[in-house]
Amino acid sequence: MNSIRTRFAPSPTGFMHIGNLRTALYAYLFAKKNGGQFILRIEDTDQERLVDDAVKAIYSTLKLANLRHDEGPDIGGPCKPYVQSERKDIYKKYADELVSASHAYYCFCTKERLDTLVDGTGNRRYDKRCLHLSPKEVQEKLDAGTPCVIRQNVPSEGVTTFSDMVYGKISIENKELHDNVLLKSDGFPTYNFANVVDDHLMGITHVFRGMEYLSSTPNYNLLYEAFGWTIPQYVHLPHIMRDKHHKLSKRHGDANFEDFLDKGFLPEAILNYVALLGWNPKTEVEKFSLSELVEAFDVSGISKASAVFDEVKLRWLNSQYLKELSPQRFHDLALPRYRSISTPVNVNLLSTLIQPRISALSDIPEVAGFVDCFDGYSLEMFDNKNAKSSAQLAKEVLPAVIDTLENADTWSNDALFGALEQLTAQLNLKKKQLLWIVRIAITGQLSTPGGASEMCVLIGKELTLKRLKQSLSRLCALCG
RNA sequence: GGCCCAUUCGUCUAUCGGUUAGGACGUCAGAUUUUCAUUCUGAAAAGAGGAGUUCGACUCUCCUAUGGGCUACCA
Repeated sequence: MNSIRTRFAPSPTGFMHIGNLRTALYAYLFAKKNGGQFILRIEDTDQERLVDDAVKAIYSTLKLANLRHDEGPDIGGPCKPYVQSERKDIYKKYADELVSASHAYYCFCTKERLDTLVDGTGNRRYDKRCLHLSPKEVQEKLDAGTPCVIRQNVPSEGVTTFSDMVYGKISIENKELHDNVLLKSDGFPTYNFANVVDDHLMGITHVFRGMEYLSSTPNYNLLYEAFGWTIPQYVHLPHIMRDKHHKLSKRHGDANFEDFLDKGFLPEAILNYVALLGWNPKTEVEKFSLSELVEAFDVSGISKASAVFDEVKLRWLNSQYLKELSPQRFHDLALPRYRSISTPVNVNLLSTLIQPRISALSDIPEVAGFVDCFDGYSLEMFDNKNAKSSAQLAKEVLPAVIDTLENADTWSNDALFGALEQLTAQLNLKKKQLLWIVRIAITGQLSTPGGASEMCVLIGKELTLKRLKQSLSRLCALCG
């Protein structure tokens, strides 16, 4: 059985980053496209950087994104445990094996000595001093309990070449490589070691990870070779950038998945957008469900250059998804965002009006702001050359509008629109002229989630008339 | 500093030696419309620079520039 296995191996050091999410997505897509398994492994070997609840965030993100793993800490599997801190003895065993074969060695150098190894350019390169300790000396130090690490013994000559499925063939001279620490003095492995051991033991066939690991991949291959293990296929991914110069980072606010959910983006839209950042489906289709992505995904479409995250385009995609939601589903999602509205309005109607007009749920307070906030809007809003309306015209026409609406006995959109249409004819105006004025006069907002008659229905007869009168008196005060 | 990687419209990208360099978001301009919004049509907008290779280069090679990454007992 030679099935494809990919893994997502985050370290629980904070929220789920958008870049991490994309790495998980691609690994998932590739596995599923090829009928393989997608494994979740928690890389918690840095005990100092652990963040409470970070593991919880990983689970919840994968769940919300609908990226279901086949094996992992929570659901088990044949390669358990899937948490690196629970695998310490495994790493120790393999590290010792490497030491016996001279591919690794104990190092007792102190931080102070290491600091003396800095070269002219400020870089530090270990000088292999402890490699030359005799077995007896090593044993003595070990027996004395001297703190130590295990280092990889990298050959100082030759070239290590590997082939990446995205970046192609890459060669690095061994003399550029460092004798990386494999096992830390606290007994935990470094990423540099744990990822190799675990990827092998867990049968990972394709390694998806950020391109920052490109330069250390030769170190890993040397390890695979020392063990005599099969080297996996590598799929290094370009970075997602905040702008031309900066990677998306946790430090800069809204770079993580949960923040985007809070902003009112749908998980499907985020996933769809992120999939397209650095990968192209080779068709002109841009909207993909998860299963369509599985179908369409191909490593050959992954680009080498980093991509700038564009929230404006995400908003566009999100608006597409929002429009497709059933009215009930949309209403359920929007409801929590109406909490801040104190004026009683028909929220069902509000949802109906808003659904096709917003691109993120977080737009709701702004779009519906007029419901509560009306006083003091700028009277210049009446001036609109496209609608051929003006504040002056508004002042002249509003009394008739008030009269018409006061006498409206049915307060429905059809009835009100009909009444206003009739008034338009009476006054010898264009529909647009009058309706622009009415809409501004009762909302005080340039862009509203519906036309004039719809806004009247939304806020009700009483408030409509109150606001019309209020607007009229302000206009009179202004124009004299 | 050394090493690795990258470089097409503002942004995401197509092009795998011969194209009027295509699409999408955004922008702008028109049109449609039961009022806001939608929708539709159109426009502006790109191969970092320089050498080669070639009949011909965005595409291949080299150099330079710019950007990013690595250079930790972080991942």
